[in-house]
Amino acid sequence: MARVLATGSGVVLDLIRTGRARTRTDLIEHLGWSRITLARRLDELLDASIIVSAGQLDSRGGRPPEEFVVNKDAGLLLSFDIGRSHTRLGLTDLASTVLIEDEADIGFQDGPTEIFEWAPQVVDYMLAKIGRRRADIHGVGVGVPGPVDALTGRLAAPQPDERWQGLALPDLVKHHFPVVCAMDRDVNIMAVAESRLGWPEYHDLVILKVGLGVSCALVLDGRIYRGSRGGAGDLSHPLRTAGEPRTLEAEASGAMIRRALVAKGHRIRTSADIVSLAASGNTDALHLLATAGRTIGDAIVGIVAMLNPEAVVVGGNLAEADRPFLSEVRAAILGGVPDFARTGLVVEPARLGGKAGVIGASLIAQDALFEPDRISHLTRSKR
Amino acid sequence: MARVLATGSGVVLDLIRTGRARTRTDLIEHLGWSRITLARRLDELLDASIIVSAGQLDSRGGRPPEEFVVNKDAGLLLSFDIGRSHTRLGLTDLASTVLIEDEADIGFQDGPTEIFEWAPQVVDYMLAKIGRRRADIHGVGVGVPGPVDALTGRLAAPQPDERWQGLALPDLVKHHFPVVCAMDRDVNIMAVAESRLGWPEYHDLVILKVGLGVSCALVLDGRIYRGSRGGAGDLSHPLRTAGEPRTLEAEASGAMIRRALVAKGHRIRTSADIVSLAASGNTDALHLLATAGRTIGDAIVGIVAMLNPEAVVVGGNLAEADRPFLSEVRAAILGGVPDFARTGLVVEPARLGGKAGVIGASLIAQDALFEPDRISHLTRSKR
DNA sequence: TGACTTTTGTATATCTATATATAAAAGTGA
DNA sequence: TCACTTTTATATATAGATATACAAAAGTCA
Repeated sequence: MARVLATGSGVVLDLIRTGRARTRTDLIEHLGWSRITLARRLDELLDASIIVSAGQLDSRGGRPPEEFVVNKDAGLLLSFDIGRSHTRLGLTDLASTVLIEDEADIGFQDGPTEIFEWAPQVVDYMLAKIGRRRADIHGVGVGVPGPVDALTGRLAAPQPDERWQGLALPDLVKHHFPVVCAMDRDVNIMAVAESRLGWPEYHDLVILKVGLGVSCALVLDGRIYRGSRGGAGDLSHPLRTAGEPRTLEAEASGAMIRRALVAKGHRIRTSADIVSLAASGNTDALHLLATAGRTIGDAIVGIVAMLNPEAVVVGGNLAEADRPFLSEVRAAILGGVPDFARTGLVVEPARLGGKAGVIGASLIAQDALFEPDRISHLTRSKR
Repeated sequence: MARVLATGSGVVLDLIRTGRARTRTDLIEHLGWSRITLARRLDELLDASIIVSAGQLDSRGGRPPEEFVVNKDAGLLLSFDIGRSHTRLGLTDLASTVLIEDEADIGFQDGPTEIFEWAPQVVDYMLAKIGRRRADIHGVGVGVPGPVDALTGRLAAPQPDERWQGLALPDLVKHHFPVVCAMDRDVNIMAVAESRLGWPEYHDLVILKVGLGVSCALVLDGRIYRGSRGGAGDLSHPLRTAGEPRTLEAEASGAMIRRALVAKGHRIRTSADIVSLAASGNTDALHLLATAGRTIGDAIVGIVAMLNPEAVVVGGNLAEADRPFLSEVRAAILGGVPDFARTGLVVEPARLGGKAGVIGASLIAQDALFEPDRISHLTRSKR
């Protein structure tokens, strides 16, 4: 019985905040409503201070159009980008611009209890630094390093760590921050940020995240594809190599490179250390990065050929090593894909760099907060 | 300016013909409209004879609900399932039930001119046999063995045969049958039929079509995924085998089996001949089918692991050979996919068998004919 | 400056969808 | 048979969206 509000203010806000339409004329064009109806919905959003005018755009021969944007300063969004051993926290405005960030070597491997004892303190510290309070936080977005059941918000099985098994993380978050909370796999969150802000002109992307682990997300027809049980993008099937089958993680991840470098006496803790070592010209690191790049590229050639995306976007710390890592990934993919799929295909580093996780988490929090039906009902009841 | 008719009769018809809702109560539930509005739209469709009552369903404790269906006898749809060397034609009613079919060993390799000199004669013959006329044909659906640019309706490059290069096939069809015409790649059309009629309970499918050639389609989130330039499902990238790289077509298609059997002195023309020979117990055929099955299964393990579908559906003539062909495909996939993707996954033969092409072509013709906006405007202008 | 364009606002009449109430139709089950 | 349910129809009043017309604002361009 969910009444569909065909002309609710929520869809107007959705067009404005995603940038698909920001002037009256564009909004009318997109929505097919009458000018009067749109004006009413805009008034509702303006009255509720959800949007504000951003001034006038350049004239196109007549009166210049007025641009509307979300009232980004009306509140904050809180981002968690939880990695295996490293976590980033961020506070953004309602347009997902990062205001302040913090990070620490704590992560999934330390368990939920530890993380959620540590995180609220950091949040309070960050809030103090920008002169805001907890009550200013309107939504939370969380990225976790593993599949998530989108329906229930629980972590999908199997978790390598039983402390996380079947955990309803949003409930845990709400205990500390009682606002709307959205959650997804870390690489999916990176994909949201990259596809919406980094590559808005593209609709079909293969996203790779290569740090200590290797993971993958798919943006198909402009939307994150998750598969039947949230398992899409899984890279854990055995590689087709000579000798006994091994997974990509074992064969070509940052973790594997770290092991090899540590064995040679280098001091490596994070994937960023690997990139630094390579940048200093260390031949061991350079060689290992090149080999890993080629292995990863080879491993996803089949997917790229099959899905015919417009771009393969490589993020994560290792992607910072353009050469030799990324260049080898690129060479392997472009060299292995048939002509048809290669035409127009680019293999590029993530455009948002290391901030993609925090920004993506903020974006899904934004989506949850500004969900069209919620907004429509909100502005209706205010009248 | 495309005015969106939020409460047009087109969306009502769409729910009815796709079977998502066929009673007043169900339609109201799906649409969120008031009872009165829905009644008006139903009256419009009934007045225009686009739908008819199908009588009453069983009571659920009160007055039994009335069921509505498309007036399937109001016209015909014409289906082309053009293969490389073999083509099927079919006439269906407006609900895509096949009324009559015909086929011949003529196909893509013979060129467009030849096909469209031959086809109209067969159509007239079929029409005569069921006592209908050309004017009864309301829409045409065409399947072709190669990528199609969905926007322009042209065959996507590169075509192996220059007679088809960049050809606007719908224009050619309209010259003979001046009605709405829809067109897609053959395996996509099979996928439409299988996913909508064969596997309506599933949303994510990998569809394989194995005859003389091997091709693949993807149904993701319930929709055909085509890739950035219609190239999704391409299987032409080199296999990762020992020795020099070869494509799946060269390694494990019906064409390859035919070559091998012909070399051994068997008389094989079509992929159906291969299956017959195997059914008669011929060990050469059985062995070749088993090997091909395993090779194909191995080749798509990566895709299946990556996309996490609910089913892999295998169609085309070779799929008729459950054993040893299909069983080997199944064994290779289920054996190669990691635990997470294997859970709940089935590898099954196409449920519509050889009719999938003709039915699928009819379905996309139906989609074009009953496109919501067209219908809405149609019933409006009639008042 | 003055003619023109595009954008925006406002008021009125009209159209459309909905809510509400009442009732009838057509079944089930005691 | 009778009370009950679900489904369907109809009428009236109300709410909401649109069309239309007119006007003003704010720019461009000759």
